Amino acid sequence: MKDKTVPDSVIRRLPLYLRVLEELKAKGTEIVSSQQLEDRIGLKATQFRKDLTYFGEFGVRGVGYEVDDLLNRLKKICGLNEEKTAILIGAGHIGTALGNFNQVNNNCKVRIKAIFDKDEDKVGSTIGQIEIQHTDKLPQMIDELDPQIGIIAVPARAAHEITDILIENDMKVLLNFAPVHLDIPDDVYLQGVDLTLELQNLLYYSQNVVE
Amino acid sequence: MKDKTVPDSVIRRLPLYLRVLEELKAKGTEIVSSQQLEDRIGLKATQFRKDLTYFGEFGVRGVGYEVDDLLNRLKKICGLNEEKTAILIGAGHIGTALGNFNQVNNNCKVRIKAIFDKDEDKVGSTIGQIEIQHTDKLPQMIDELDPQIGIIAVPARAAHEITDILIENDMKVLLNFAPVHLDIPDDVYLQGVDLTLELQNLLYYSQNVVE
DNA sequence: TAGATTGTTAATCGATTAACAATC
DNA sequence: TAGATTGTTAATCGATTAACAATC
Repeated sequence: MKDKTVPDSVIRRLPLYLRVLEELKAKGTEIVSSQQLEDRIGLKATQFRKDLTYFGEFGVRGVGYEVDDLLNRLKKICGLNEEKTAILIGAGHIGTALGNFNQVNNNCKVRIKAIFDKDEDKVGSTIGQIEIQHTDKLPQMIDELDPQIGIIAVPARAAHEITDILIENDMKVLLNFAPVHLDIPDDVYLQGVDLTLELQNLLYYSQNVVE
Repeated sequence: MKDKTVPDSVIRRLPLYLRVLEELKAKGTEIVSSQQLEDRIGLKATQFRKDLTYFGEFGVRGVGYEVDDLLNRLKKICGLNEEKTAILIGAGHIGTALGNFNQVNNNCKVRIKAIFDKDEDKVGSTIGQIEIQHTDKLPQMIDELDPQIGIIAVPARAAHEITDILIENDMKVLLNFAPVHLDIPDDVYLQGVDLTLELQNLLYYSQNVVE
Protein backbone atom coordinates (compact mmCIF):
# COMPACT_ATOMS: atom_id res chain seq x y z
CA MET A 1 0.00 0.00 0.00
CA LYS A 2 2.90 2.38 -0.41
CA ASP A 3 2.02 4.63 -3.32
CA LYS A 4 4.86 6.98 -4.03
CA THR A 5 2.97 7.47 -7.30
CA VAL A 6 0.38 9.73 -5.71
CA PRO A 7 1.58 13.35 -5.70
CA ASP A 8 1.76 15.22 -2.42
CA SER A 9 -0.52 17.93 -3.74
CA VAL A 10 -3.28 15.36 -4.23
CA ILE A 11 -2.87 13.89 -0.75
CA ARG A 12 -3.18 17.32 0.79
CA ARG A 13 -6.52 17.89 -0.88
CA LEU A 14 -8.13 14.65 0.31
CA PRO A 15 -8.96 15.86 3.85
CA LEU A 16 -10.54 18.91 2.24
CA TYR A 17 -12.84 16.69 0.19
CA LEU A 18 -13.70 14.69 3.27
CA ARG A 19 -14.66 17.78 5.20
CA VAL A 20 -17.14 18.88 2.56
CA LEU A 21 -18.54 15.37 2.18
CA GLU A 22 -19.10 15.19 5.95
CA GLU A 23 -21.05 18.42 5.76
CA LEU A 24 -23.17 17.09 2.91
CA LYS A 25 -23.84 13.86 4.77
CA ALA A 26 -24.89 15.82 7.87
CA LYS A 27 -27.34 17.75 5.69
CA GLY A 28 -28.76 14.49 4.38
CA THR A 29 -27.51 14.89 0.80
CA GLU A 30 -27.21 11.45 -0.79
CA ILE A 31 -25.88 12.15 -4.27
CA VAL A 32 -23.46 14.88 -5.31
CA SER A 33 -21.80 15.83 -8.60
CA SER A 34 -18.25 17.07 -8.97
CA GLN A 35 -19.76 20.31 -10.27
CA GLN A 36 -21.69 20.84 -7.03
CA LEU A 37 -18.53 20.22 -5.04
CA GLU A 38 -16.63 22.82 -7.06
CA ASP A 39 -18.21 25.81 -5.36
CA ARG A 40 -18.20 24.33 -1.88
CA ILE A 41 -14.50 23.50 -1.93
CA GLY A 42 -13.26 26.36 -4.03
CA LEU A 43 -11.47 23.98 -6.40
CA LYS A 44 -12.20 22.95 -9.98
CA ALA A 45 -14.54 20.00 -10.55
CA THR A 46 -12.01 18.57 -12.98
CA GLN A 47 -9.34 18.59 -10.34
CA PHE A 48 -11.53 16.66 -7.96
CA ARG A 49 -12.23 14.00 -10.60
CA LYS A 50 -8.60 13.83 -11.61
CA ASP A 51 -7.49 13.44 -8.00
CA LEU A 52 -9.84 10.51 -7.52
CA THR A 53 -8.35 8.64 -10.47
CA TYR A 54 -5.25 7.92 -8.38
CA PHE A 55 -7.34 5.70 -6.14
CA GLY A 56 -9.95 4.10 -8.40
CA GLU A 57 -13.48 4.76 -9.66
CA PHE A 58 -15.96 6.28 -7.27
CA GLY A 59 -18.87 7.72 -9.21
CA VAL A 60 -21.60 6.73 -11.63
CA ARG A 61 -21.50 8.41 -15.03
CA GLY A 62 -24.52 10.54 -15.75
CA VAL A 63 -25.45 10.49 -12.06
CA GLY A 64 -22.69 11.60 -9.68
CA TYR A 65 -21.21 10.32 -6.44
CA GLU A 66 -23.01 8.58 -3.60
CA VAL A 67 -21.97 10.76 -0.66
CA ASP A 68 -21.84 8.09 2.02
CA ASP A 69 -19.97 5.57 -0.13
CA LEU A 70 -17.42 8.11 -1.35
CA LEU A 71 -16.92 9.35 2.20
CA ASN A 72 -16.22 5.88 3.56
CA ARG A 73 -13.84 4.92 0.81
CA LEU A 74 -11.90 8.18 0.98
CA LYS A 75 -11.69 7.94 4.76
CA LYS A 76 -10.06 4.57 4.44
CA ILE A 77 -7.59 5.85 1.86
CA CYS A 78 -6.69 8.82 4.08
CA GLY A 79 -6.38 6.73 7.21
CA LEU A 80 -9.27 8.63 8.74
CA ASN A 81 -11.21 5.51 9.54
CA GLU A 82 -9.23 4.76 12.67
CA GLU A 83 -7.42 6.67 15.39
CA LYS A 84 -3.64 7.02 15.31
CA THR A 85 -1.49 7.73 18.35
CA ALA A 86 0.61 10.88 18.53
CA ILE A 87 3.02 12.36 21.03
CA LEU A 88 3.62 16.06 21.52
CA ILE A 89 6.98 17.49 22.51
CA GLY A 90 6.94 21.03 23.88
CA ALA A 91 4.28 22.49 26.15
CA GLY A 92 4.71 26.14 25.26
CA HIS A 93 2.05 28.32 23.70
CA ILE A 94 1.62 26.31 20.54
CA GLY A 95 1.98 22.96 22.27
CA THR A 96 -0.65 23.91 24.83
CA ALA A 97 -3.05 25.06 22.12
CA LEU A 98 -2.55 21.82 20.20
CA GLY A 99 -3.00 19.68 23.30
CA ASN A 100 -6.25 21.38 24.28
CA PHE A 101 -7.49 21.49 20.73
CA ASN A 102 -6.82 17.79 20.35
CA GLN A 103 -8.94 16.82 23.34
CA VAL A 104 -11.87 18.84 22.04
CA ASN A 105 -11.71 17.96 18.38
CA ASN A 106 -12.89 14.39 18.30
CA ASN A 107 -13.19 13.79 14.58
CA CYS A 108 -9.55 14.53 13.89
CA LYS A 109 -8.34 10.97 14.52
CA VAL A 110 -4.88 12.06 15.59
CA ARG A 111 -4.91 11.33 19.27
CA ILE A 112 -2.20 12.89 21.43
CA LYS A 113 -1.46 10.34 24.12
CA ALA A 114 1.58 11.91 25.79
CA ILE A 115 3.09 15.36 26.19
CA PHE A 116 6.72 16.16 27.03
CA ASP A 117 8.62 19.23 28.15
CA LYS A 118 12.13 19.92 29.39
CA ASP A 119 10.99 22.47 31.96
CA GLU A 120 10.81 20.83 35.42
CA ASP A 121 8.19 23.39 36.48
CA LYS A 122 5.80 22.20 33.81
CA VAL A 123 6.35 18.49 34.39
CA GLY A 124 3.44 17.11 36.39
CA SER A 125 0.86 19.69 35.35
CA THR A 126 -1.72 18.76 32.74
CA ILE A 127 -2.96 19.89 29.34
CA GLY A 128 -6.42 18.57 28.61
CA GLN A 129 -6.37 15.35 30.61
CA ILE A 130 -2.73 14.61 29.86
CA GLU A 131 0.10 14.95 32.35
CA ILE A 132 3.27 16.56 31.09
CA GLN A 133 6.32 14.31 31.40
CA HIS A 134 9.99 15.15 31.27
CA THR A 135 11.67 14.92 27.88
CA ASP A 136 14.08 12.35 29.35
CA LYS A 137 11.22 9.85 29.32
CA LEU A 138 10.79 10.12 25.55
CA PRO A 139 12.56 6.88 24.51
CA GLN A 140 10.82 4.89 27.21
CA MET A 141 7.36 6.25 26.38
CA ILE A 142 7.82 5.82 22.62
CA ASP A 143 8.59 2.21 23.33
CA GLU A 144 5.48 1.87 25.47
CA LEU A 145 2.95 3.74 23.32
CA ASP A 146 4.35 2.95 19.86
CA PRO A 147 3.02 6.24 18.49
CA GLN A 148 2.81 6.78 14.71
CA ILE A 149 3.05 10.56 14.80
CA GLY A 150 5.47 12.93 16.53
CA ILE A 151 4.59 16.60 16.92
CA ILE A 152 7.52 18.93 17.54
CA ALA A 153 6.52 22.16 19.28
CA VAL A 154 9.73 23.07 21.05
CA PRO A 155 11.78 26.26 20.55
CA ALA A 156 14.00 26.40 17.45
CA ARG A 157 17.22 25.74 19.36
CA ALA A 158 15.88 22.46 20.78
CA ALA A 159 14.23 21.16 17.61
CA HIS A 160 17.26 19.37 16.13
CA GLU A 161 17.97 17.47 19.32
CA ILE A 162 14.36 16.35 19.77
CA THR A 163 14.09 15.35 16.12
CA ASP A 164 17.18 13.19 16.46
CA ILE A 165 15.70 11.43 19.47
CA LEU A 166 12.43 10.78 17.67
CA ILE A 167 14.18 9.41 14.60
CA GLU A 168 16.53 7.26 16.66
CA ASN A 169 13.47 5.75 18.25
CA ASP A 170 12.04 4.83 14.86
CA MET A 171 9.38 7.46 14.45
CA LYS A 172 8.59 7.98 10.77
CA VAL A 173 5.98 10.73 10.59
CA LEU A 174 6.70 14.14 12.09
CA LEU A 175 4.98 17.50 12.26
CA ASN A 176 7.31 20.38 13.04
CA PHE A 177 6.19 23.73 14.42
CA ALA A 178 9.69 24.96 15.26
CA PRO A 179 10.93 27.67 12.90
CA VAL A 180 13.92 25.75 11.58
CA HIS A 181 14.81 23.57 8.63
CA LEU A 182 15.28 20.00 9.83
CA ASP A 183 17.42 17.54 7.91
CA ILE A 184 15.93 14.07 7.99
CA PRO A 185 16.55 10.66 6.41
CA ASP A 186 14.64 9.62 3.29
CA ASP A 187 12.37 7.20 5.07
CA VAL A 188 10.92 9.84 7.39
CA TYR A 189 8.03 12.06 6.39
CA LEU A 190 8.31 15.57 7.83
CA GLN A 191 5.68 18.23 7.50
CA GLY A 192 6.37 21.77 8.63
CA VAL A 193 4.00 24.42 9.94
CA ASP A 194 5.82 27.67 10.48
CA LEU A 195 3.62 30.33 12.03
CA THR A 196 6.31 32.99 11.97
CA LEU A 197 6.71 32.50 8.22
CA GLU A 198 2.96 32.64 7.72
CA LEU A 199 2.79 35.93 9.59
CA GLN A 200 5.82 37.37 7.82
CA ASN A 201 4.39 36.40 4.48
CA LEU A 202 1.41 38.66 5.19
CA LEU A 203 3.71 41.65 5.49
CA TYR A 204 4.60 41.52 1.81
CA TYR A 205 0.96 41.59 0.78
CA SER A 206 0.08 44.33 3.22
CA GLN A 207 2.51 46.64 1.52
CA ASN A 208 1.91 45.40 -2.01
CA VAL A 209 -1.86 45.34 -2.05
CA VAL A 210 -3.23 42.68 -4.37
CA GLU A 211 -4.24 43.76 -7.89
CA MET B 1 4.99 48.87 -6.00
CA LYS B 2 2.27 46.36 -6.76
CA ASP B 3 3.98 43.48 -8.51
CA LYS B 4 1.43 40.87 -9.46
CA THR B 5 4.27 39.57 -11.63
CA VAL B 6 6.04 37.96 -8.68
CA PRO B 7 4.71 34.41 -8.14
CA ASP B 8 3.29 33.51 -4.75
CA SER B 9 5.77 30.67 -4.40
CA VAL B 10 8.65 33.14 -4.56
CA ILE B 11 7.11 35.47 -1.98
CA ARG B 12 6.69 32.60 0.44
CA ARG B 13 10.38 31.79 0.25
CA LEU B 14 11.61 35.29 1.01
CA PRO B 15 11.09 35.14 4.79
CA LEU B 16 12.98 31.85 4.73
CA TYR B 17 15.96 33.53 3.10
CA LEU B 18 15.79 36.34 5.62
CA ARG B 19 15.84 33.93 8.51
CA VAL B 20 19.05 32.29 7.30
CA LEU B 21 20.66 35.63 6.52
CA GLU B 22 19.87 36.84 10.04
CA GLU B 23 21.60 33.77 11.42
CA LEU B 24 24.65 34.39 9.26
CA LYS B 25 24.77 38.03 10.29
CA ALA B 26 24.58 37.05 13.95
CA LYS B 27 27.52 34.72 13.39
CA GLY B 28 29.48 37.56 11.84
CA THR B 29 29.57 36.16 8.29
CA GLU B 30 30.03 39.01 5.84
CA ILE B 31 29.96 37.33 2.45
CA VAL B 32 27.92 34.31 1.41
CA SER B 33 27.48 32.44 -1.87
CA SER B 34 24.22 30.96 -3.11
CA GLN B 35 25.90 27.57 -2.87
CA GLN B 36 26.56 28.03 0.83
CA LEU B 37 22.94 29.00 1.36
CA GLU B 38 21.73 25.88 -0.41
CA ASP B 39 22.46 23.53 2.48
CA ARG B 40 21.31 25.89 5.18
CA ILE B 41 17.91 26.49 3.63
CA GLY B 42 17.32 23.11 2.08
CA LEU B 43 16.62 24.67 -1.31
CA LYS B 44 18.61 24.75 -4.55
CA ALA B 45 21.17 27.53 -5.03
CA THR B 46 19.71 28.13 -8.49
CA GLN B 47 16.28 28.70 -7.05
CA PHE B 48 17.61 31.29 -4.68
CA ARG B 49 19.32 33.17 -7.50
CA LYS B 50 16.27 32.88 -9.74
CA ASP B 51 14.00 34.18 -7.00
CA LEU B 52 16.18 37.25 -6.52
CA THR B 53 15.91 38.17 -10.20
CA TYR B 54 12.30 39.27 -9.62
CA PHE B 55 13.59 42.10 -7.47
CA GLY B 56 16.91 43.16 -9.00
CA GLU B 57 20.61 42.37 -8.73
CA PHE B 58 22.03 41.69 -5.30
CA GLY B 59 25.36 39.92 -5.63
CA VAL B 60 28.80 40.35 -7.09
CA ARG B 61 29.83 37.82 -9.75
CA GLY B 62 32.77 35.74 -8.74
CA VAL B 63 32.35 36.82 -5.12
CA GLY B 64 28.90 36.26 -3.66
CA TYR B 65 26.44 38.30 -1.63
CA GLU B 66 27.21 40.81 1.07
CA VAL B 67 25.10 39.47 3.94
CA ASP B 68 24.16 42.75 5.56
CA ASP B 69 23.30 44.49 2.31
CA LEU B 70 21.21 41.59 1.01
CA LEU B 71 19.44 41.34 4.34
CA ASN B 72 18.49 44.99 4.38
CA ARG B 73 17.28 45.06 0.82
CA LEU B 74 15.23 41.88 1.18
CA LYS B 75 13.73 43.12 4.43
CA LYS B 76 12.48 46.20 2.66
CA ILE B 77 11.01 44.12 -0.17
CA CYS B 78 9.24 41.84 2.30
CA GLY B 79 7.95 44.67 4.42
CA LEU B 80 10.01 43.41 7.32
CA ASN B 81 11.72 46.74 7.87
CA GLU B 82 8.81 48.21 9.78
CA GLU B 83 6.07 47.01 12.12
CA LYS B 84 2.57 46.48 10.83
CA THR B 85 -0.55 46.51 12.99
CA ALA B 86 -2.73 43.42 13.27
CA ILE B 87 -5.94 42.56 15.06
CA LEU B 88 -6.86 39.11 16.29
CA ILE B 89 -10.41 37.84 16.41
CA GLY B 90 -11.04 34.82 18.60
CA ALA B 91 -9.40 34.15 21.97
CA GLY B 92 -9.70 30.38 22.00
CA HIS B 93 -6.75 27.98 22.12
CA ILE B 94 -5.16 29.09 18.89
CA GLY B 95 -5.94 32.76 19.41
CA THR B 96 -4.39 32.67 22.87
CA ALA B 97 -1.27 30.96 21.59
CA LEU B 98 -0.90 33.53 18.82
CA GLY B 99 -1.45 36.42 21.19
CA ASN B 100 1.16 35.23 23.66
CA PHE B 101 3.55 34.22 20.92
CA ASN B 102 3.25 37.64 19.36
CA GLN B 103 4.23 39.46 22.51
CA VAL B 104 7.33 37.33 22.91
CA ASN B 105 8.50 37.16 19.33
CA ASN B 106 9.83 40.63 18.70
CA ASN B 107 11.43 40.20 15.32
CA CYS B 108 8.21 39.14 13.63
CA LYS B 109 7.04 42.69 12.85
CA VAL B 110 3.38 41.75 12.88
CA ARG B 111 2.16 43.47 16.00
CA ILE B 112 -1.21 42.42 17.40
CA LYS B 113 -2.73 45.57 18.87
CA ALA B 114 -6.22 44.36 19.71
CA ILE B 115 -7.96 41.06 20.49
CA PHE B 116 -11.67 40.34 20.19
CA ASP B 117 -14.01 37.62 21.37
CA LYS B 118 -17.77 37.13 21.44
CA ASP B 119 -17.71 35.43 24.85
CA GLU B 120 -18.66 37.94 27.57
CA ASP B 121 -16.69 35.89 30.11
CA LYS B 122 -13.47 36.43 28.21
CA VAL B 123 -14.00 40.13 27.57
CA GLY B 124 -11.90 42.16 29.99
CA SER B 125 -9.26 39.51 30.66
CA THR B 126 -5.89 39.82 28.97
CA ILE B 127 -3.59 37.88 26.67
CA GLY B 128 -0.03 39.10 26.86
CA GLN B 129 -0.63 42.75 27.75
CA ILE B 130 -3.72 43.09 25.60
CA GLU B 131 -7.25 43.29 26.95
CA ILE B 132 -9.88 41.24 25.15
CA GLN B 133 -12.72 43.33 23.75
CA HIS B 134 -16.16 42.32 22.59
CA THR B 135 -16.55 41.54 18.90
CA ASP B 136 -19.17 44.27 18.66
CA LYS B 137 -16.38 46.81 18.97
CA LEU B 138 -14.66 45.56 15.80
CA PRO B 139 -15.79 48.29 13.37
CA GLN B 140 -15.01 51.02 15.87
CA MET B 141 -11.56 49.67 16.68
CA ILE B 142 -10.64 49.04 13.05
CA ASP B 143 -11.45 52.66 12.42
CA GLU B 144 -9.27 53.73 15.36
CA LEU B 145 -6.25 51.47 14.81
CA ASP B 146 -6.32 51.22 11.01
CA PRO B 147 -4.74 47.74 11.12
CA GLN B 148 -3.25 46.24 7.97
CA ILE B 149 -3.70 42.60 8.98
CA GLY B 150 -6.68 40.68 10.34
CA ILE B 151 -6.18 37.29 11.99
CA ILE B 152 -9.26 35.07 12.15
CA ALA B 153 -9.08 32.49 14.93
CA VAL B 154 -12.76 31.95 15.65
CA PRO B 155 -14.66 28.63 15.35
CA ALA B 156 -15.65 27.53 11.84
CA ARG B 157 -19.29 28.54 12.23
CA ALA B 158 -18.40 32.16 13.09
CA ALA B 159 -15.67 32.62 10.48
CA HIS B 160 -17.89 33.78 7.60
CA GLU B 161 -19.58 36.44 9.71
CA ILE B 162 -16.30 37.81 11.06
CA THR B 163 -14.72 37.80 7.62
CA ASP B 164 -17.63 39.82 6.24
CA ILE B 165 -17.22 42.39 9.00
CA LEU B 166 -13.47 42.70 8.35
CA ILE B 167 -13.98 43.10 4.61
CA GLU B 168 -16.81 45.61 5.06
CA ASN B 169 -14.40 47.64 7.14
CA ASP B 170 -11.85 47.68 4.35
CA MET B 171 -9.34 45.16 5.62
CA LYS B 172 -7.35 43.70 2.72
CA VAL B 173 -4.97 41.14 4.23
CA LEU B 174 -6.35 38.25 6.25
CA LEU B 175 -4.97 35.15 7.92
CA ASN B 176 -7.57 32.46 8.57
CA PHE B 177 -7.17 29.66 11.11
CA ALA B 178 -10.79 28.55 10.97
CA PRO B 179 -11.26 25.24 9.16
CA VAL B 180 -13.52 26.58 6.40
CA HIS B 181 -13.21 27.82 2.87
CA LEU B 182 -13.90 31.56 2.81
CA ASP B 183 -15.09 33.29 -0.33
CA ILE B 184 -13.55 36.73 -0.66
CA PRO B 185 -13.40 39.54 -3.22
CA ASP B 186 -10.48 39.81 -5.65
CA ASP B 187 -8.86 42.73 -3.91
CA VAL B 188 -8.44 40.89 -0.61
CA TYR B 189 -5.49 38.60 0.11
CA LEU B 190 -6.44 35.63 2.24
CA GLN B 191 -3.99 33.11 3.60
CA GLY B 192 -5.23 29.99 5.32
CA VAL B 193 -3.58 27.90 8.05
CA ASP B 194 -5.65 24.83 8.76
CA LEU B 195 -4.25 22.81 11.64
CA THR B 196 -6.88 20.11 11.37
CA LEU B 197 -5.93 19.53 7.73
CA GLU B 198 -2.25 19.44 8.65
CA LEU B 199 -2.90 16.79 11.28
CA GLN B 200 -5.19 14.79 9.02
CA ASN B 201 -2.63 14.89 6.27
CA LEU B 202 -0.21 13.06 8.55
CA LEU B 203 -2.61 10.14 8.81
CA TYR B 204 -2.16 9.24 5.17
CA TYR B 205 1.60 9.06 5.54
CA SER B 206 1.43 7.14 8.78
CA GLN B 207 -0.36 4.31 7.03
CA ASN B 208 1.52 4.61 3.73
CA VAL B 209 5.05 4.87 5.02
CA VAL B 210 7.33 6.81 2.69
CA GLU B 211 9.53 4.80 0.30
C1' DT C 1 -33.05 7.56 -26.95
C1' DA C 2 -31.51 12.15 -24.96
C1' DG C 3 -29.30 14.26 -21.13
C1' DA C 4 -26.03 14.16 -17.74
C1' DT C 5 -21.81 13.40 -15.61
C1' DT C 6 -18.02 10.54 -14.97
C1' DG C 7 -13.10 8.89 -15.97
C1' DT C 8 -9.19 9.91 -18.70
C1' DT C 9 -6.39 11.75 -22.29
C1' DA C 10 -4.26 15.71 -24.21
C1' DA C 11 -3.09 20.71 -23.90
C1' DT C 12 -1.75 24.31 -21.07
C1' DC C 13 0.32 26.53 -17.68
C1' DG C 14 3.70 27.48 -14.18
C1' DA C 15 7.48 26.34 -11.36
C1' DT C 16 11.99 24.18 -10.81
C1' DT C 17 16.38 23.08 -12.40
C1' DA C 18 20.31 22.86 -15.54
C1' DA C 19 23.43 25.24 -18.27
C1' DC C 20 26.19 28.97 -19.47
C1' DA C 21 27.56 33.61 -20.80
C1' DA C 22 28.71 37.74 -18.20
C1' DT C 23 31.86 39.58 -15.13
C1' DC C 24 34.14 40.35 -10.74
C1' DT D 1 44.89 36.03 -16.58
C1' DA D 2 42.50 32.03 -14.13
C1' DG D 3 38.97 30.91 -10.91
C1' DA D 4 34.71 31.76 -9.00
C1' DT D 5 30.07 32.89 -8.81
C1' DT D 6 26.42 35.60 -10.34
C1' DG D 7 22.25 36.70 -13.40
C1' DT D 8 19.52 34.78 -16.93
C1' DT D 9 18.03 31.92 -20.65
C1' DA D 10 16.55 27.49 -22.05
C1' DA D 11 15.07 22.72 -20.85
C1' DT D 12 12.63 19.94 -17.81
C1' DC D 13 9.42 18.62 -14.89
C1' DG D 14 4.99 18.48 -12.67
C1' DA D 15 0.51 20.15 -11.75
C1' DT D 16 -3.81 22.12 -13.42
C1' DT D 17 -7.31 22.53 -16.70
C1' DA D 18 -9.87 21.69 -20.96
C1' DA D 19 -11.94 18.51 -23.84
C1' DC D 20 -14.27 14.47 -24.88
C1' DA D 21 -15.29 9.60 -25.28
C1' DA D 22 -17.48 6.27 -22.25
C1' DT D 23 -21.62 5.12 -20.12
C1' DC D 24 -25.33 5.43 -16.77
